[in-house]
Amino acid sequence: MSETAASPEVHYDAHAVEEKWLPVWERLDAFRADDAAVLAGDKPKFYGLTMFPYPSGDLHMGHAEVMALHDVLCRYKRFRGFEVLNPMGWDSFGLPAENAAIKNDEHPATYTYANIETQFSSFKKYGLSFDWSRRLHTSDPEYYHWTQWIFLKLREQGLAYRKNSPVNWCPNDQTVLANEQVLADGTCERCGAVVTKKELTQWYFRTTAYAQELYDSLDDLQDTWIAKVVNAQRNWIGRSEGAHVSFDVAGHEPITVFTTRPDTLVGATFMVVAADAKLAQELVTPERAQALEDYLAEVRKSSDIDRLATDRPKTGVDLGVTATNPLTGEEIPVWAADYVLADYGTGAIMAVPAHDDRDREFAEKFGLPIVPVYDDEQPYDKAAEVSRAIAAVEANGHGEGTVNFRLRDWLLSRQRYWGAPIPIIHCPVDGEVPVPEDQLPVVLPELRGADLKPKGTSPLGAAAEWVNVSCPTCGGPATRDTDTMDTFVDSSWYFFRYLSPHDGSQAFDPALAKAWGPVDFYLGGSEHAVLHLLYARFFTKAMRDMGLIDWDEPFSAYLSQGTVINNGHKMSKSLGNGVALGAQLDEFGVDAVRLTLVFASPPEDNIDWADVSPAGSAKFLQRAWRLSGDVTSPAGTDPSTGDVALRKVTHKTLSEAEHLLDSYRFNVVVARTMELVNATRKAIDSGCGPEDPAVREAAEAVAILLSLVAPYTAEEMWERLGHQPSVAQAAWPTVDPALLVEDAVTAVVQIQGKVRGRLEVSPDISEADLEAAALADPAVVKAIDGRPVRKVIVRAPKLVNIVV
RNA sequence: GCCCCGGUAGUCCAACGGCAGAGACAAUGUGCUCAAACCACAUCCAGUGUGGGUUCGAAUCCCACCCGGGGCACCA
Repeated sequence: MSETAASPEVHYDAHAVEEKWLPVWERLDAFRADDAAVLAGDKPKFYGLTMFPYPSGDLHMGHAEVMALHDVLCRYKRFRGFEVLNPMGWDSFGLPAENAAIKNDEHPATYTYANIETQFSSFKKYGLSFDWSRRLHTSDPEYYHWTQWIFLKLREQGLAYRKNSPVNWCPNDQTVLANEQVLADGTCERCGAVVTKKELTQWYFRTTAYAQELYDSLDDLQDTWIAKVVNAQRNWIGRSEGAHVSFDVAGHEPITVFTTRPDTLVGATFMVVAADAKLAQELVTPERAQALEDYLAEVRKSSDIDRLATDRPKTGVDLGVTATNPLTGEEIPVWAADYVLADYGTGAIMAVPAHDDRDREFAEKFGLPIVPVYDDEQPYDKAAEVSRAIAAVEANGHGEGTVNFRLRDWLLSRQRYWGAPIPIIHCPVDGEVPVPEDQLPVVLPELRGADLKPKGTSPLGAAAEWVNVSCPTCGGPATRDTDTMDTFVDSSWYFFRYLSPHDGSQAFDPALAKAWGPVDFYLGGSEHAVLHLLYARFFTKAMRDMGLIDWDEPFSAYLSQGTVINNGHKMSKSLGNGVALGAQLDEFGVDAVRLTLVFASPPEDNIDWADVSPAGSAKFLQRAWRLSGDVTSPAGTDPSTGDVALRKVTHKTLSEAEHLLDSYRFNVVVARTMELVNATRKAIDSGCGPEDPAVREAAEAVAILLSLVAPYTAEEMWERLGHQPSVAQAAWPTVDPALLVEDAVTAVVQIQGKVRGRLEVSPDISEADLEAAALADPAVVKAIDGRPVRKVIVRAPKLVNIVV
């Protein structure tokens, strides 16, 4: 567009304007959050948070979208008198840096911090209202010091522990994964490799201790979190009510099962235990042991992918033992099968083939009895029967009502280098010994390139000098834990660290946490719907119970923005359909790109770059900017004598904008601003003329509204309107309620709900007057056509509906 | 299979239960131009996925179904 060498009256140069204002903003430092004001309670606080980026290369379209949207709200809240905390940092531990380091024979920090600097300068140019004084990087020892400290605190509470268990193993990344990091199709969420199982001793966070509360408090978030995320969390936690029922077995401990249908207990004609559970081995008779072993071998051959197919034929093997149905007293056979999962419930079920499709299929295949408990055709009060059944098993000591969760504990160990070391020392005498707090942080040893190659055990193990230490308790030879923490640990508490990011003596200042917390608005990607958000919620609840904070949930409101796609497809290197942010910024300027992203759709919807027009956005910004050059009245002109029609548009626009911003409908705010620009243009060219005070008022309102989305253009307008920078520090215009009242409104006259006439009436017309006017209207009289009027509904001053 | 969210002009999207259209993209036309682009102005375009129901009145509320997106899933 630079080739259009138009006169300065008609165009401004977006890039020149960017160069012009950046240093001015730098100097004004207008976005620093004032702790003192919030601690003193002088101003209401607003803690706005955007998910911080992983430093892989430069910023991309997705970052541009989320940051632009979030900036609208933060800037608006500042205008409305809130003390705003809007921090940014980097989630800078993680695999891409490590893989790059291996490839280029360097240290992961080299890649990481170079990318951070690149992204930092892009952020600056993008004109966001961040408080950069709070910038943090999770890979800094000053940060992971406190990640380690929190780990130790959680361990003290029994919320971090080590156990041996079959775990998810990614053969590509050569590390274990949490349940949340394995996709529904059994692949690694990071690299796409098929995840396998491995038996390992690993560290876990006891997320299950909070399963009930994590589930219950979703009710409180229902209205302020985007619905799909609440739904995803509910499903992930997977609460189900039912009962534990125990079945006696001769010569063995009773088998306990979990069931949601205790009412069907009398129809339980056999039991099934997970073939790969220890229980199967314990129960099997010597005669059947070989059969079980053969079956197990068969099961292990089939991959996890196969096991996910729900339409596979049922397989299983009789274990040769029987158990006693606690209600009927009947002896029923116990089988092992792979359709029962070892790690859900108790790893064993009571099979009720009459009322469960899977059990029926199994019974039909192996000729087991099928005994109906009730008739499907007849009415059946399930809830009452469930309660009765629970009472019955409780009475005879064979069970109790219980709640079961799908949620597992969070596996946090990782066999990789670029993460926070687990601050534990293993001593042959004293066992697990926490690193004393005054010796934190446990800093990563210097490793680079080939030393980091994944080999199935932690790279840290190769740093002999680092690993071998004396036991803090007995002083004898001991070794450090060589695993690092899942990077999701780092991001589970970063919003606390922003409160006092430079505090060397504590993770965060509790007084500031009380003053600023919780986060009032959180914006991020829906890919974190379960992972990050669930973990952060868990950390928050655990920290509350340790007395560190006094709130229950970290994020009062949560919204996830859509994805920027191209031509109906996700942007990707392999499809070659990526839209480079840098190129768009070069071509259209920062403001036009930001405006395009905000205007395209509601924040949570996807944006197809093929559907939007950054050129159109640039055009609009030029039109808006031109208004500021046309205003001829001096700054400070009293608008009250201005053209009333235009004043009404201005005040109505502002009033609606406030309402829309409060409900995150940023795209509509832009549309309303466009309307105001159009109305002002018309007023200048063919209305009250450029010298009218209402024109100045309108142009200033445009500048202020625009500053939420297009800060450079708005700043330029503000200056041309004769004001000192920065428009971000201007006062939000006060809406005059008198100007929101219409002089005359159009009342619609409907007959049978169909519009048949219109009347210009006063807004405070009485219902009786309006009805009379409607019935007297010639068009209405004609439409009624002499039919008797049965009923008249009047909604003054807008509508009359006549029923004939 | 269970659970969430959505379906309005060619496209993206607006519309406290009350005139279906705010804003934009695209298209078309006119002006500007030698011409095109740019720019300016104007025009065009749907009866709201389908079928019922509630109501004086439904895009909006309720029920069923269809389609699209998402979550969970041999979860007992």
